[in-house]
Amino acid sequence: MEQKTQTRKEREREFKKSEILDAAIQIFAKKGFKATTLDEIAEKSEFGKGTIYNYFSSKEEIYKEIISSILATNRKNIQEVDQTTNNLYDFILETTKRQISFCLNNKDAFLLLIFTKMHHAKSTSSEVSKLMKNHEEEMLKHIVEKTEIAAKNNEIRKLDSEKLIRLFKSSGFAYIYDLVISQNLKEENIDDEAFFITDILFNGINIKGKKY
Amino acid sequence: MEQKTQTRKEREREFKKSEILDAAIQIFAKKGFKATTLDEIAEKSEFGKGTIYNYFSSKEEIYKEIISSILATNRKNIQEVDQTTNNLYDFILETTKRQISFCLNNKDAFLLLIFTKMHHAKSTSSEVSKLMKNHEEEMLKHIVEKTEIAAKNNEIRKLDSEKLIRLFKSSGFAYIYDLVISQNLKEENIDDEAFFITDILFNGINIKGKKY
Amino acid sequence: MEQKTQTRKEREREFKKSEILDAAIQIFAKKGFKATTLDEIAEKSEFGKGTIYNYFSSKEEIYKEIISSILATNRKNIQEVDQTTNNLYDFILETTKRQISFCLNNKDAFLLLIFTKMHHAKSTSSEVSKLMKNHEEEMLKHIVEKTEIAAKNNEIRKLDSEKLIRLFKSSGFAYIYDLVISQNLKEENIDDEAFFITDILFNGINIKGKKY
Amino acid sequence: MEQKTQTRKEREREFKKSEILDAAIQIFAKKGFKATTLDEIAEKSEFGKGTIYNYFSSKEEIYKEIISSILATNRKNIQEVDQTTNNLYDFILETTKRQISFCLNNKDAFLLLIFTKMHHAKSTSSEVSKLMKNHEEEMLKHIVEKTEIAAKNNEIRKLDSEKLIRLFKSSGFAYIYDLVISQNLKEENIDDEAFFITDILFNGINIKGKKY
DNA sequence: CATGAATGAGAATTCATTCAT
DNA sequence: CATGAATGAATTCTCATTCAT
Repeated sequence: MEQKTQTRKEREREFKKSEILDAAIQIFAKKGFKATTLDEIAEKSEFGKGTIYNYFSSKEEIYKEIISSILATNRKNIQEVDQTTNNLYDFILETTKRQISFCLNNKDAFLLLIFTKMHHAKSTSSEVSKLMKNHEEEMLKHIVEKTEIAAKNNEIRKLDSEKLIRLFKSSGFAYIYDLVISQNLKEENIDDEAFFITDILFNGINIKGKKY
Repeated sequence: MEQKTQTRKEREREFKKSEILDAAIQIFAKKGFKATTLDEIAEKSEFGKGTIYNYFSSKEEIYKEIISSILATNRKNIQEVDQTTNNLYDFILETTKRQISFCLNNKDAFLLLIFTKMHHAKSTSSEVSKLMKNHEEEMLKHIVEKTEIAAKNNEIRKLDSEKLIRLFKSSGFAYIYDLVISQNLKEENIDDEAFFITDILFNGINIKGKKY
Repeated sequence: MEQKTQTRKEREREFKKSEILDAAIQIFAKKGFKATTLDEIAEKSEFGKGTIYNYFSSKEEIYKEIISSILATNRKNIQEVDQTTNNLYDFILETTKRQISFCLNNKDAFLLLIFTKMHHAKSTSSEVSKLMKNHEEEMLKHIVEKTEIAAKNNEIRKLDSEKLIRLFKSSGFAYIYDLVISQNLKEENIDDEAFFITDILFNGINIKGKKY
Repeated sequence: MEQKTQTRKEREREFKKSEILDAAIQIFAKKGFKATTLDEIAEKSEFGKGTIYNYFSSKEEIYKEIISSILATNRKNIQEVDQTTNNLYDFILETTKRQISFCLNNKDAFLLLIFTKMHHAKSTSSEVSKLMKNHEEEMLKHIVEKTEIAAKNNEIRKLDSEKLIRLFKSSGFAYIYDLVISQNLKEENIDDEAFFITDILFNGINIKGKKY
């Protein structure tokens, strides 16, 4: 995205911006937008309060940039997985791996994203809400396509599509959330956990043959 | 809990408290704790701002009572289901029904609970955090027992118990959340939705026989 | 203007508002809008800083109400003089008396009005600017009529009307301003000073008969 | 004033200072001292913000130098007119011409001077206030002499000297102000306008012979 | 009890000034 | 000298809480 020919000044500026964003994301993730103060961001980022306003025009904008960047990463992840998998199972498995990996390395970003998703689920007023909404819709369209194909290919049961989509949107999410905040996840377990989730989603927890 | 021999005064007092809590829950659910003002609660509950302090010693306390009451309802639900079911499938199905039903009729309480769960997941400082933590632990212990028995009875596959518990804690939750905020849920669909979730949890989404 | 049947509460509220406005006007007049702080207004009015926001939504609004009220008084004065005089000389004399009297008793209001007139002369953006602009136009129309009649009645020389109007708008103003800030004006001299200004305006300073 | 043997360095420095002052005067005139920011001055003068501090020690000092220079021009004007006129009428007429001409070519300087005159009329604390005060007193003394001579020579009516002086100080001023901000003044009308003002001051607006 | 006016601690934001490059 | 990033004191405005009526 960035032009390769950045001056040293520009690179430094970008670096400092990211330092501020890194500090902010931690506090936002812990306390939420409203309860986070600029004093805290300033202190954590080790800049003066005023300095922050040389990089961002408002607290809201810091928030927006964070969310925006997380969503971009998310989108990029999905696209890459798209190009390297060709059935639903693999897509889910791979996406889940990446999701977990992202969470492991960007715990706060992930938590913040969830909070934001919830708080802005219905609202359409703020900038951030719009960002979330657009992203949500885009992802939705993509999932719809994916599952329709999978159903057509007899990969999965024919299930109410609305329900199914809701399932995809939510499954994994909450599990991963729990995984992340439990603090027990390690890099070497990512594949394992991703497999578990995908397995349950596809095969359920019951003993095969048993019929309810 | 309440003494049976309440005076009229006491009953009136309880009633007014609940009016305030009802108002507060709606706003907390929409805006979160910090962004909710006492002016808003006062206006919505149609009491004067000062009056609220005759019933609650602080904004935090209103919040605490709300959460506390939601958790109590939750606990009671689980206990009742416990006494009327005798396998895991039925337990999950019934619990899910109640969960959905509760959400349908107490949308704000449910949303608020989720927010709170997340925000206070790690913190141990505030009163509310302690409430959440205790409740979480209690539920956990219960699920552990349930699943161990189910596994012993060959009702479900032998799965890593830690993972399984995490699964129980999270599954349904996110799905129901999505269901609730999508606004499409109706009383007559509760059984249907509960069955769907339980079915997927036990049987997965794939076509039977297909093996990954 | 006010309804006669104000409750005690309403009267008290109005009284307190006026206390704040009185304090504000003094500081605005001395320092201008931007350089006046709410802390100063709070201290001078002997209210807490927060209290002021129970009466006015912003510093700007305090300013607006002050200007608005001054302009209203001004307008009322003109109307009353209109109805009690029937030639230009008397109108000017009487208006000047009232103007001086107003200034004597509302020194700060007068100074503030002048500052505002100047600062907002061209701008059309702010609320206050609009107030000033409208008032200015209204007064202008009135003066145009007055002088046209006076010229038609041979009361004054035929002079370029645009120039004449500019003269009326400005004459007296600066003189009175100087009078006011010199602090020498006393109630008993009002008539004297008003006569002096009007006399010069009509007869000039030169010795009669002398011709330039 | 300046030493004739300036080095190139010194001349350049003076030039850059004047560039900054030119930029500053425009913004001060439009917004006032407090509302003008150094960022704006820096941008308009096309210098870095830090650079300005190589030429002036503070925002206040920029302001002071501007006012000081305007007052000096004013003083010089008066002195020149003094030496080329020998009665009050000519003095007023000529001074007015110069005043208008100055305003036409230095609109912002003129407006700023008026604002400053008013804001600092009573205050004695700031440096700028002292400058204004001294200049005011000097001008006053001069006018007193002029009018006393004119009265002695039967050039003008015997009028209360204090009143008369106040009249001189203010007359024209407000009129010219109005002229300037109305934007209608053109170079070729200067003489015309100056004559009008002087004529009214000496002869008044009424029809000769008419006696009030 | 019910009320809402009063309050000040605290939060976001601005901006003159400093200083390292 | 020229520059603009860094800074924190100052400012506007918010809101939980108190308290007199």
